[in-house]
Amino acid sequence: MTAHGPQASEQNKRPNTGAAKRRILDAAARLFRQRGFARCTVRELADAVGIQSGSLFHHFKSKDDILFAVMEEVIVDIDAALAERLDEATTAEAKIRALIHTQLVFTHGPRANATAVLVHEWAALSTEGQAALLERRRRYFDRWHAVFLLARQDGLVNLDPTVLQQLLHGAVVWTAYWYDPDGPMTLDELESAALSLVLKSAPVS
Amino acid sequence: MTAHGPQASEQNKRPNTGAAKRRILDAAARLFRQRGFARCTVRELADAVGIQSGSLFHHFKSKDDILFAVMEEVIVDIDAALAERLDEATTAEAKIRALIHTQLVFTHGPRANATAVLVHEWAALSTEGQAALLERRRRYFDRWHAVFLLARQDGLVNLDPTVLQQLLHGAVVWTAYWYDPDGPMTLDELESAALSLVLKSAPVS
Amino acid sequence: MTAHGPQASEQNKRPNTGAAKRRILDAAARLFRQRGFARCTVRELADAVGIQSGSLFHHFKSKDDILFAVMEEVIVDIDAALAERLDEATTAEAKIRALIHTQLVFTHGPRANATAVLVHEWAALSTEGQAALLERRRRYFDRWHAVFLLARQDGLVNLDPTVLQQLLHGAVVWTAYWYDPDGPMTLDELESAALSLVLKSAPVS
Amino acid sequence: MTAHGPQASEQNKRPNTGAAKRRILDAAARLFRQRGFARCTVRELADAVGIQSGSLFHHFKSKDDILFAVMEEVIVDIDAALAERLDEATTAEAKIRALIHTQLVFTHGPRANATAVLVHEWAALSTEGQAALLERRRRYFDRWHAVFLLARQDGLVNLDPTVLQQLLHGAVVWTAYWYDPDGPMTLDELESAALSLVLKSAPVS
DNA sequence: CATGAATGAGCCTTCATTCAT
DNA sequence: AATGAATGAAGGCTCATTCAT
Repeated sequence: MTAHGPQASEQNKRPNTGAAKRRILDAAARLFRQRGFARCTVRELADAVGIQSGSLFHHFKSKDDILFAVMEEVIVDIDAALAERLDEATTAEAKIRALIHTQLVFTHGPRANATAVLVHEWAALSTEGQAALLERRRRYFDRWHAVFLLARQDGLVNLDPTVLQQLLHGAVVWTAYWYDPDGPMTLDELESAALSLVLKSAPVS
Repeated sequence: MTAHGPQASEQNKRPNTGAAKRRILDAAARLFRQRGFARCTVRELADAVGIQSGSLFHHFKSKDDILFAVMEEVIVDIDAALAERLDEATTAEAKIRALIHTQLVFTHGPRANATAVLVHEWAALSTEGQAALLERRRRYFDRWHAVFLLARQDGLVNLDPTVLQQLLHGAVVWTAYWYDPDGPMTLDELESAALSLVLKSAPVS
Repeated sequence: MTAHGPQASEQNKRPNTGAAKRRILDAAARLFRQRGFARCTVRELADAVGIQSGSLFHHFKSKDDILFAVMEEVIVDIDAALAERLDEATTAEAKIRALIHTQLVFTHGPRANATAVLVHEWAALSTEGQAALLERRRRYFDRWHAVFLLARQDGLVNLDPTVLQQLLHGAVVWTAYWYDPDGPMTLDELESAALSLVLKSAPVS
Repeated sequence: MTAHGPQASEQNKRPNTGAAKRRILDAAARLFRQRGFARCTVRELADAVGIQSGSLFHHFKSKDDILFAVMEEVIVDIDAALAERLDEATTAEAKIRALIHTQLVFTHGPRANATAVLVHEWAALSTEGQAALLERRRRYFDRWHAVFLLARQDGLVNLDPTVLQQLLHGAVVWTAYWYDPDGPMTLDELESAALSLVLKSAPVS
């Protein structure tokens, strides 16, 4: 939560310059998720931010550019968060838990909107936009893959690592559609349930 | 004209009209999946069918109506296919396998396009459209739930049935994004892998 | 005046299909001349034609395309008109008169609007549009050049043919800004005056 | 900062302000000519000057006002230049040469941009702007007319003075489109060529 | 005087939908 | 049923202009 972009370390000649961008990105993530990128108009977005539609284009080149910025920010952040979490984990099991944890936190925590947009609106991104983000995506999934290779070596799992990784990732991402963070089940419990799926024998809670 | 899909055995509402509707629905499923409902224009759809855009509206009230028809058809069919398959399964494990199998066949088989549209474009559906399909959706997931309740009774699984059902469903649905039916792994192998996820101890093939 | 486009010899399944294009081109020539291409909005143009602004785009791809069509039509027509007139002229003097006559007729006759647009709005044309018309322009001016080469050979003029041609062309084109076809001077008199400019000794009426 | 144009000898209305205005006017003349007034944005103009777009409006009331200023300056200057030149000419022929010379120098010399804007963008000027400049324009053309009346009296030319004046003016103005000051022909030679057009018998250089 | 974020009217264009043929 | 020209309501975006700093 400390660094969401390179603007933080700027000289504060214009204290609210970055603030507008921030508010636009937050509103965009929320609206693009709720209504879908194509069905959300720039006027709606501007209204949500509290500015005029034309003013959006002082901060972003185009509506497409806003989508790209939302996605890029969250893809960078989730990768960084995962890297940090993985560093702190020592065992293979702890690392798998880190994978699940990070994805769940982004899926249901304060970055839930942007994360959902990243998952859902990939096709809405321009070809160039997709190309620009693919490297980051690859890096994130490489971390998943490395963990599952390790887990296989340790005999922790007994399925093809690639397949298992994909199945788990799908199961976790899909929680966006049914899990209610305000419901009776805590995120930690959900994390443990997901973890138990992939472990050979699953004596979890 | 012989094979436009597995729907050939439909009731013959009208002798001639059906063919055009069929071709529109198939093309719509394909295009809505490829390009997204909102980004796909009725002209594109008409071109794909080989008619003029105005002619679409002799068969469907609106573009929204076409989306609804695509979704309704696949939701009815997948539920029927699941019901049939479950009837044939006797053990709890066989029934779980039936759940996975049916979802996988629709996700990667000849109905893959419509199935993907159903999953992806739910938010594009009008409120009334969503309401009209919710009952069918509920029925489909009730079948999943009943199976997992049974499996839990049988001691086949050891997680909360609701959570486990949702995790498995997510894992299977998500295969749409990474599994390649033309790749080295067969659908049956994928089915077994998914099954092994949810069984207490996993005696995989 | 016989053939303004290739639409004339079409089968008459849609008798008014070409008519709309015709009306748009005529109105566009008039408005682009009066108000300038950039200052003329598509709504103004549509109003002048008596249709909705969106309907313009059934006949032309873009506003730029309308400008191109106006220019292309007149550039083709003036070149054809000049070619025909030159064919009928036998002497060098008669040919120079044909040059002046054709340019004057297009500048002040029924094609005055399109001709003025061609002259004035060249810079408003896209780079591709300019490239597409340059060949036609070259052909037209080649005819001018050939005539002046001949006149020089005949001793009819005594200035560098290239310079003389350009000066005369400018003098004639510029009549658009001051000559009034409804004023006391006839087009024929203007033609004779322009001709007398370039002839060595000028005893013309 | 020494030479922004031949306007250095202006009355010093304000010591410091003038420089910015000068740079704006010069850049505006260049850009309005190159890109056309309507297609040139105030941001482009500001960039060319090296200031922010908002700062333009400290020096000029509006974009229209900048166009007006460019035109007014050049119309005043060309009229003054012509008046001076005519004063120095004694014969009718010398005076006609002064007309041509002055117009050519403004069309191809350091004031070429502003002169081209004056010619091209007249229609872009507001009605009030046009009205404000018409008196100056009239004065300039009155000088042309007086010269041709004199030339006719002297028997130097044998066409209607009004028509001849307009034809010559067009021929000279139009050189903007084809004459290249850096090409093989000098401005003096062009001047002589233009002069020979209007003289009864043409004793060209 | 300069800045540059913000304005807001207006631009060109798209597109689902209608309807006379 | 099919056509395709026409509709008209938005849509994304531009840009001259303003104004607090």
